Amino acid sequence: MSSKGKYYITTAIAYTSGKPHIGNTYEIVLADAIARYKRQEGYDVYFQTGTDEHGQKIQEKAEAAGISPKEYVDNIVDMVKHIWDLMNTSYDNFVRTTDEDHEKQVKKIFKKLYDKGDIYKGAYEGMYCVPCESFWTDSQLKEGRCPDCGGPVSPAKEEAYFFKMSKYADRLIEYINAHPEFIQPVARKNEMMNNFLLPGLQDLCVSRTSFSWGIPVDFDPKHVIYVWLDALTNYITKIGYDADGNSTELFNKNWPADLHLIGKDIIRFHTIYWPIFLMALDLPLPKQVFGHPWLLQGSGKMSKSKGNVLYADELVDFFGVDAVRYFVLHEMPFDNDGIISWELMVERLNSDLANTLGNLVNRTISMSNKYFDGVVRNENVSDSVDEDLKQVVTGTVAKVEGKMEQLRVADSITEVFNLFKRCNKYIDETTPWILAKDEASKPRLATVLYNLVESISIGATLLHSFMPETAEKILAQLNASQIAYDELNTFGHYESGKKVTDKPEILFARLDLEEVMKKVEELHPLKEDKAEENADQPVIDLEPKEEISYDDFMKMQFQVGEIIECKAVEKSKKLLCSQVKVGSQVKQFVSGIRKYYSPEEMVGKKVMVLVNLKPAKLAGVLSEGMLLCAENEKGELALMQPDKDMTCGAEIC
RNA sequence: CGCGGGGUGGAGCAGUCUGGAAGCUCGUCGGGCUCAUAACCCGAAGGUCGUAGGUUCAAAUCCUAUCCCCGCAACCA
Repeated sequence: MSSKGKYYITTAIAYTSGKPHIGNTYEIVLADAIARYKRQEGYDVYFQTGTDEHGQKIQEKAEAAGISPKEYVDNIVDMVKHIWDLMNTSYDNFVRTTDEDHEKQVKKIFKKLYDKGDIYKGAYEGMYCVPCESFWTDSQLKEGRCPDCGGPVSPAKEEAYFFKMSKYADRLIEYINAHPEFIQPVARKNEMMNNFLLPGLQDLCVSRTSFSWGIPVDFDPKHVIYVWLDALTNYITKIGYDADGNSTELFNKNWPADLHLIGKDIIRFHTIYWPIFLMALDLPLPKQVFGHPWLLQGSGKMSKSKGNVLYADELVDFFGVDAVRYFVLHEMPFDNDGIISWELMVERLNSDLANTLGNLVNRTISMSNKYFDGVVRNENVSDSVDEDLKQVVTGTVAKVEGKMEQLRVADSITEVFNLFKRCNKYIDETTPWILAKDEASKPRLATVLYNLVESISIGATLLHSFMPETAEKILAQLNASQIAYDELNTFGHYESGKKVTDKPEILFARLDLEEVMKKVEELHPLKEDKAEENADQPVIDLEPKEEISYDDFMKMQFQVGEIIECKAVEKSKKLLCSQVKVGSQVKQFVSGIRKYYSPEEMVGKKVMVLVNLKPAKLAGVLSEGMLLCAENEKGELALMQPDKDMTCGAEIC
């Protein structure tokens, strides 16, 4: 294949704090579709993905699980890889930020930037509030106390390294203005400019001393290199960048990247910090950064406590790899968030994959077998209706290419399906079953079927980037092979006289929504939507928790408390702060029930409280326990109150 | 005044930057066809583009105000 040049594409590296859900999976599939398409076009593609494995959160999770951080991330990485491979993604390199070569280069880069003066040692300095773990400037303090919790503060200082962002800001602004295609979608460009660049960039803190799971700073090992300098640099370190100038050929060939594909939430880091790091290293900037939207789960009120998050592997069990690929690619708009749900999955599967595509292939092959024993021969008996078919079919590649250039993958896939729809229409226009009744029109019938087989071959070739397995299956059934990209705009590649398969396999079986939902419910017994529908009396079944002993129970001190004062927490939308009299003491409780109770109606209530819970601050306000509530399937809350009037402070046991 | 996204026929979306006859897919209804996975093809119904003002010859699109959803934010203890 003649190369049109190199194409280096990356995804963001996935944070290894948990199993990747369908939203994370979307990104790799999207990148894969682009990578495959570029390869098909004739580019020499290098496609890199991986995992971001450092940080406090991971350290904490590992501690909680009682294993080392490395063991913890190894487990997650297995899951990530498993899903990436399950989705049939064609990445060339899977990077881990715990890889030795990466760590080595990150240290070097850090040192290099330090030597250059772009990184300097500074300190967070100010008044420190211990419970809030926050620094405050003098002007932020309220009457010399913490503005959040009102507690005492003391002078403190924490050492940290900073990167001089401001030094490069002007250059970056110029670059962005000169390269309007750099940030995609373009709407994001203004956001970056107006919110961050033009008001002036603050220096970025690039080290931490508060945790240890990270790449240590060589010359100051109590610091670990903080996230962005560690994570973003994978794009260069893992293709062979060397800070000392001995970069590999792979690096020299592929850098700068052609496309960083990332979620819209981290655009800022990729279009501001990353370019500036690169400038500091005297490296060229990536050509394009695309902040794709998110794939959200239907009806908004999902998951959290209900545990009905969608995962790719589970969806694959139901629908198959290519159906899931099709769904995430097709349903995801360009700059708005998309929605995924079981209902929508079934709908797309049935209507697009089974009806439009699968059935088209099936009926075409069936007719070939029925009328010509599977032999497809072009008898060149044309009709005027053929012209429009051919025009649509041979014109599709240009349309797809146009959309792909703009990274409009969903629109591209729609174009391919328009080709298949046109084929279905062609069958109706030519009515092969009528032609078959008259021996004299057999040559015409043969041509019609030839045109169909050829059209489907072209369509399948174009489908290959998005649904590789399905494309292969279709071509195999037609006994055709992929058509060279440059010839997709011409008609007549199928070798006349070849035979299609005599036992066409169903590509996508239709699914019954009710049956799918039934199975889903078996998997996720906590499903709420159904409960609402059927529901005279909705019930909630919880995942059984571990059995506890009576002693465990007795550790918890439940009492009746009387709310004597209550007000909203100012900085919060959902919190109420109540003063509760428990026995002779008055304690402060913060609870997230503002949506269901007004401060006024709270006062005077006698409620059930847990008083020996370790105090914590919420929205900066101290809470010394918990007001107990019941929560229904909609997440609505109701306070627990004694059935009869009880003395304030009475124990609940 | 924490940040961000969104409100377009029953559902999911496009169109908004660069005003100029409201579009796509699914669903519904009616018709056609029978090669095929009860599939395919044709047609129809259905929207005052969240609301209220404003600019304009012209507004889904620009401006102002407002309501409502959603995500995030050390906020469901």
